[in-house]
Amino acid sequence: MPELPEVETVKNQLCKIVLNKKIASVDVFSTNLKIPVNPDNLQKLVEKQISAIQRKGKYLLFRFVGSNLGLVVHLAMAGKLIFQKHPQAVATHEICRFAFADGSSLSYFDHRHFGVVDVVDFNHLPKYLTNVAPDPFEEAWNADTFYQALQKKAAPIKSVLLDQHIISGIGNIYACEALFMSQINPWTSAKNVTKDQASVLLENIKEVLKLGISTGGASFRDYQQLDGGVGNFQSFNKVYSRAGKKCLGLACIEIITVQKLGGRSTYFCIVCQKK
DNA sequence: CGGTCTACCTGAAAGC
DNA sequence: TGCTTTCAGGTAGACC
Repeated sequence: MPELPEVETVKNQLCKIVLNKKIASVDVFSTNLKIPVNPDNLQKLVEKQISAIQRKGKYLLFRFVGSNLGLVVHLAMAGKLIFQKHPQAVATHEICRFAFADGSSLSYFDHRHFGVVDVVDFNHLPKYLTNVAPDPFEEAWNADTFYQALQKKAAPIKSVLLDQHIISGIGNIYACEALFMSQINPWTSAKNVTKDQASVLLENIKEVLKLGISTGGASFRDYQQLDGGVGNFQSFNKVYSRAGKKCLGLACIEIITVQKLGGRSTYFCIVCQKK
């Protein structure tokens, strides 16, 4: 599920609700995630107080008072963080639970087991984190740097937007949407994207990500917010998940098409996105 | 090395 | 209705 807007929404909610809370205990119910959950490492967070919650691309990073240890969470396709003021019994697909000193709790759920819950040392961050490129809102990106980065890649522009080692935070939904807004064909080789197109594309990426954040994220499927509520971006999408429906381009009468690109469903308009 | 494809896993929805 | 197939907001690693 979650791309930058969904992770940012969860991060903002975490900052409001769990910042400054002290972890009283950690329970691990399943170790079976992409990076196997290490219960012993998670125990090291007991008695630690949350001092900050940050986002790096699609990763969440929890920091603790007076500690070099951090907690990393990646929601992947189906992960959810759920806060409970009055914790209920352990539920299906609950991977682990952090109980706070005030009696509340934060649980990680993941029925597909694709996500990450990992303890890291900020002095020696793992490669999977240091390899995450700047997201579209970071200073590293402007019309020039974005164009230069695209010039180096022969792969389809959509594949480049999804590559977290090049630019982070964009996933399948927002890639489709930003390319539609920019009238760029998803199969266009990144190096053939013109300077003007690159400039427009970067601005549209930021615009659609901001819309995602302001609507609380996209709940097409599994995504839920911290309290179990859903986002509303799926009321604003122009192409994603709209195969067979009328193109929303100005004066366009075409039907939205879906095709596989790099194994991912790619929604676009063959008329509005010719090149 | 760069581009492309596959596996990882479960469940909802679509197809028959 | 019920069984089978397809597909899903991601990403590392294998394979040319």
